[in-house]
Amino acid sequence: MSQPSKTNVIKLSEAAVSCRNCSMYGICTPPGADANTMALLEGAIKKRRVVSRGEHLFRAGDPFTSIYCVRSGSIKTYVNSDDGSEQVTGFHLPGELLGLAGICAEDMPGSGVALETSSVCEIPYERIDILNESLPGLKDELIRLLSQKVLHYQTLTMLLSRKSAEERLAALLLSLSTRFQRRGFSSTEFYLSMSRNDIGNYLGLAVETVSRMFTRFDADGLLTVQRKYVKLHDIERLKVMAGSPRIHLQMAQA
Amino acid sequence: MSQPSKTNVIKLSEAAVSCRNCSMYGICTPPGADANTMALLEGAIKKRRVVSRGEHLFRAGDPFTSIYCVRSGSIKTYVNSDDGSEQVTGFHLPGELLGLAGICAEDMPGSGVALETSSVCEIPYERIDILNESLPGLKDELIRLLSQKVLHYQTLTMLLSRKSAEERLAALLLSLSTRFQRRGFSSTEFYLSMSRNDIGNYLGLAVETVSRMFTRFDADGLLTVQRKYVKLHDIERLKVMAGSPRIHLQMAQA
DNA sequence: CGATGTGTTGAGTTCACTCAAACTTAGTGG
DNA sequence: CCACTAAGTTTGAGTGAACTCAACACATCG
Repeated sequence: MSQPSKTNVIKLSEAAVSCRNCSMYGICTPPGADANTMALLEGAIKKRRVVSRGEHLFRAGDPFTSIYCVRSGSIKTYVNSDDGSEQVTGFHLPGELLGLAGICAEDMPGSGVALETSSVCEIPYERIDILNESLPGLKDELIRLLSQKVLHYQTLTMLLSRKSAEERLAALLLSLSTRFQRRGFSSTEFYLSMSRNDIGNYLGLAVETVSRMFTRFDADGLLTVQRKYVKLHDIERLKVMAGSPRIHLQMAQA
Repeated sequence: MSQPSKTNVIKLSEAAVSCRNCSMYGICTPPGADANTMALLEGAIKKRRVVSRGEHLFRAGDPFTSIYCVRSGSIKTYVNSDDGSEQVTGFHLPGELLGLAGICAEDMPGSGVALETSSVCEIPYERIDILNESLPGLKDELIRLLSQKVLHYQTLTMLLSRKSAEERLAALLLSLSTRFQRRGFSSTEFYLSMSRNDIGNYLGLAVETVSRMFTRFDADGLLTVQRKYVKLHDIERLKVMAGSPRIHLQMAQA
């Protein structure tokens, strides 16, 4: 709301721009946050890290130390079952949190890998306690975000167990669209940073099925697709296909 | 650990028995909790409520006020999509929490209904804040439990998108078995309080498929089933069928 | 310019679904 | 106590959506 203060102008304004649309916004910039608070957060919470395409941010079995928030790029998280197969648990866009499932465990239960060159904030979990002193409401916000994740996965569960391939892909595209829009990107035109394989894995579909669905959507005039590039022509019809509005809403809470 | 104190002996000892194996154990009975603390919790956190079979504990759209913990019986939670169909999101046994997905919203996103006559603790969410003062660590515990839920649903996601009907049912039976055992019930012999319909809905299978799987498991000597009654004969083989041990572990965190 | 990874298309199969009917149990009231 | 009903469960038969296997197309890149 207020202008950044005298000191550290550049740094703070940078933070304001990049944090405005972040999941942690309520935490990083609580209503009435003064420059002091901002500086505290800038200095204490955040440790930026850049990971390039294919590089792991963390791996299953690593000791749990931090949670992460995407600044730019995109991160795929997955858990692997003992038989070697993996299950994609999410695609994380700028402003979204990941690594929360690790809180309850000693070690990270899943892995996070960059789908493209990405920048993330690493937030050492032990600092949450300390920061909560100076920023009461921090833990409450974390609780709220976790609750949102629970709701998100409950919705995903419905998508996977009740919906057809068509409905699942439509729902994913809408989810991405909404999330891009929220962060200030185009809601109708974007590049998919994940492969068809990842999409199929996430949605519980074979790669071939995903590909066929894209082809069909294109043929039906719903969208134009050229490999990674997607342009949505008829969001309304996509919504009808995906079914209940409630699902969009909740799937968009990533 | 210690004996209940002079005052309120009966009440406290009751609490000790029923809370020992509860999800909230770490909260209700923090290490070193004295009688004072116990009394505080007994009086402040808990409001018991009895719901009979088919009765709703809360409904989607109700204002969010409390989270709940099952004392006895079992509660089914579900979300309903706009088209009227419902998706079962969980079966909650004694000692397990429900209603956590509501924290992030104004209103309850889903409903909770008793599968049999059940007793639950209702915990007004606003009291968490107050209680956290006298019981630091309360919010941390809540965060841990929420994280566990996230992990649980990620695992359920894998079950739904990658596994066959056989694997899904095996995993559910093992989950129930583990959870019954943890609370002091038999791990090999129990009554299913939920209908085949509920099971099918939860696992993303048609009722008929669930029924056929039970019949097949019985024929294969894995278990004996007579409607609601189930006796597991070969847990080891069930585990093999359900696949990775990691899945059991995480599915058992309800 | 092959080589390799990723995506698309085609053909045939299969697992779980739907539809349909019989059966069992629990509850109701004559 | 015994129909009678309603709800839940089981079994059977046939169908279909998505899967697997296989070949081909198209980028990207050393």
